[in-house]
Amino acid sequence: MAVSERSPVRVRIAPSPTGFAHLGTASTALYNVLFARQRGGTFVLRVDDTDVERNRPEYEALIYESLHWLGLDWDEGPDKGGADGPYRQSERLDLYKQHAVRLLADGKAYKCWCTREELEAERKQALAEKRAYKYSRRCLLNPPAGRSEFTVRFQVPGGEVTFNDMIRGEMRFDAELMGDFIIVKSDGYPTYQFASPVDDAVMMITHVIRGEEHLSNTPFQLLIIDALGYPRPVAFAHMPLILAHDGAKMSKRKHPETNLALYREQGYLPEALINYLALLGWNPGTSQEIFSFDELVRVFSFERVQHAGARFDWEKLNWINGEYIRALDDSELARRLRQFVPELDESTICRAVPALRTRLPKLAAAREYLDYLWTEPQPPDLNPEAAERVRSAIAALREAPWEPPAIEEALERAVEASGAGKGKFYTPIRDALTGKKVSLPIHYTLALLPRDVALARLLRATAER
RNA sequence: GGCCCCGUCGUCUAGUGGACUAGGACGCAGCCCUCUCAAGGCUGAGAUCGCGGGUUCGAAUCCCGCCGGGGCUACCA
Repeated sequence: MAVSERSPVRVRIAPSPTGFAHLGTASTALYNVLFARQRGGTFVLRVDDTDVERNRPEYEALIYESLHWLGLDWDEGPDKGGADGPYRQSERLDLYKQHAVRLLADGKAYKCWCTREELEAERKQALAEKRAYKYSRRCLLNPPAGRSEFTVRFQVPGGEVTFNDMIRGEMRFDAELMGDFIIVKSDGYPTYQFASPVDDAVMMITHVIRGEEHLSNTPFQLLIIDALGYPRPVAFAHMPLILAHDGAKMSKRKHPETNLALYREQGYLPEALINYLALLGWNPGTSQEIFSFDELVRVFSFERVQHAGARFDWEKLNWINGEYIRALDDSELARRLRQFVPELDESTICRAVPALRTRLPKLAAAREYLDYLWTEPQPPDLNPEAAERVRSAIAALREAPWEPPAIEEALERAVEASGAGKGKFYTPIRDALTGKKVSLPIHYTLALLPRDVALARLLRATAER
């Protein structure tokens, strides 16, 4: 029996705090939030921290931080509370224990005293005989005596497990092929395959939206829910995986783009990342590419979610991010730029913004355009003609009002008088000011520097050496 | 090995039997604009629709086989 279609939608994400906040977590969170907002439902954040070895509280904080940065907020969670708390699995151990005891009493689970070595041997043997491995049920049929350390295994009843996936339709799995799996580890902690379905059932989760790596875990979890007599979630949705650029699964070690903190540090706008993530795995069916969060809530649907994994592409992200940056107004762009150029005062940033806007695929790129403001470049080696042009620029600049338009006018008069082209005229100036081949337009490059500093750099470049 | 998911330009994708000389976007190339770099405008290259068989008057679209990629197969989640 399924939870009624009319019951309020409840969805959840269940990240594990075992490392930095992951891109996949953001992606899954996004689709959950979209669906919840669309249906007026509740979005739950549950922390799946049953891996005692790898969990760290600071990683949990990182998850909150990253999701908040992205503007994704939850309705219930460890930090917010809610009627179905606690929301940390490590604080729900009694609950899992009760359920395990119930399954044991009902004869739907049994204790297993096999050692890891014995199990490993079973697996190896199956492999050698080219047989699909399935636990032998030794401890159910003929348990060894005199052992104290045990796990609890679920006795798979066999048959067939079917469920509805909102993306892939009716899914069908043969439970005869599934071995009896461990639901309680020897340290007393539940396994993911047990804690997750128990919580989903008890928290009355109606739609389980998660990554495709969980597709084949679903029948295991459904078997648990059925055995416990709980209603099943109405539906599942298994989102296509985000692949690395080389087509492999993203790994934390090999692929820095898995780390959410990176996007913030590099100056990707959260709304741009959200937009990109939405498009990676879903398609609106129109040519629209830029979506606000509210638009996404309106048009998102699981019917248009891709079935195949999508490769992560920095170029496309950069483009989308650039679109968002260009759409920002002056004061907002200046505000967001602040933390990326702490060397500069407010007014300098504000004056740079109009020239910066079309040049930034990400906010951190502003540093390359502006670092000459706090770093003195090497004086260039100018040929006599270039030095002469710089001298005439100095003369023209002495009485010009120190603003981009006035500077541009003064310079253009000097260019005309010199008979040279703008290129020949401006290049040595740019070089003297920044030491680079690329900069903001020359009048901005000058105006952002205090006049005396700018003139000093130009003067120095004309000096005989 | 077993089970499951998937396979259209380099990448993300549109496409659900005829309107497909396979469309769009990113990227790439050229031109225009231009002091450099961007942005913007225009133009262009780029996909025998993984392969092989069917079905059909007609297939990227339906069926079968194969190949390739991914996931699960843990006392990780």
